[in-house]
Amino acid sequence: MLLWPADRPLRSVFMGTPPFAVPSLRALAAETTVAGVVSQPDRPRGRGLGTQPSPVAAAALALGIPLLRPASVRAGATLDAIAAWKPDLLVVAAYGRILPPALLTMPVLAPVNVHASLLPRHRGAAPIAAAIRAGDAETGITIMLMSEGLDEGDMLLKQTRPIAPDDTTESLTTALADLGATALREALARLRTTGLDAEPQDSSAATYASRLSKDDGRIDWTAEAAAIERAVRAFTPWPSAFTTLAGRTVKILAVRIVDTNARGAVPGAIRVDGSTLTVATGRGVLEVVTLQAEGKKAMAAAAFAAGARLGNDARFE
RNA sequence: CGCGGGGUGGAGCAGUCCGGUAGCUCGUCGGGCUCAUAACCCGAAGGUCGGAGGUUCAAAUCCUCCCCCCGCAA
Repeated sequence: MLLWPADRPLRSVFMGTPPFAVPSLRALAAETTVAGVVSQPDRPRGRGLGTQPSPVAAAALALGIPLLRPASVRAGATLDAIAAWKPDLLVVAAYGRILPPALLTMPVLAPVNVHASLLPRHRGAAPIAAAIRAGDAETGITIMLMSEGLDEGDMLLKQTRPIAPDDTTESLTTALADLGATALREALARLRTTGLDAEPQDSSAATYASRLSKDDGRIDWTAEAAAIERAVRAFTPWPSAFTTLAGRTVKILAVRIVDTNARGAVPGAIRVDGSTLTVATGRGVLEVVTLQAEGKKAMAAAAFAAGARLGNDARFE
């Protein structure tokens, strides 16, 4: 049972990096005294060169909270600096690094994680995309205690969110970022009233969602249409599902299943019929709704077909 | 100064290297065919070729500068 006296101030330290973590930081700042924020170092991004602060770093600066952007969270100097904030509670949301034991034992009360899946399902770095790709009917947020194992700690609170047929990692990430903040507030409130029970995870039911890479986005046209359709949504907006046409990269941004069983056609074979562009898969047929060619903006597949001068034997590789 | 592609009627493209009639697919409008149609046939409208200079008898096309969009990489 985790409990903190209602009349005793709660000092927290927050660690996070991407947009997903920002609402949680705000929630934490509203419920506790955030002594400091730790985020990943500014990285070069965008065309040209410019480095930019992470969304969490930017939010911390805007809130006027002390900010640390260490290259390593294992370095002694980093640990000392965080320890100097004397945290009662450590809250982590998509920080992006495995945290050392010395950090997990630092807070007086506990190290807590805001994880974007219903644990023990989809432990790891890309739980939202994994849930879509797996075709799960629902996902959610788990507020959990951090242990040395990857997302293996005891669970404190869960909130669910159904996955809609048209949900993408983008739309779900936005929704779960808010749900994460809501769940965190709920957990903090209970922490100071009824207390929170820690429920162990059933590790036999665990699945792992490894970090996505650029290459994961390449479409395997020999797969089933339904699986490809889920992958397209899972990889939106990053890394984007893509394929090649005559050697050139084409991002496939949105597809629709028009047949779940058809076989026989060469996987990847393109057919333009009126204003629809369909592609054969290992099993079933997909209509491409939106795509994007190199150096071009995203466009409707019909527009692409009108100007692409596709031959009868055109096919995505 | 990280690498690269692109801005041409409403949409998507060709034409630019080798200056000299604005092209293609789709859409729109009118007409025809048809039980009907996103199909097919005939016809029409619609463009300062991103912007500003320059070279030239002549610039979408060559030169200079600027604006905007996007891919890679993170």
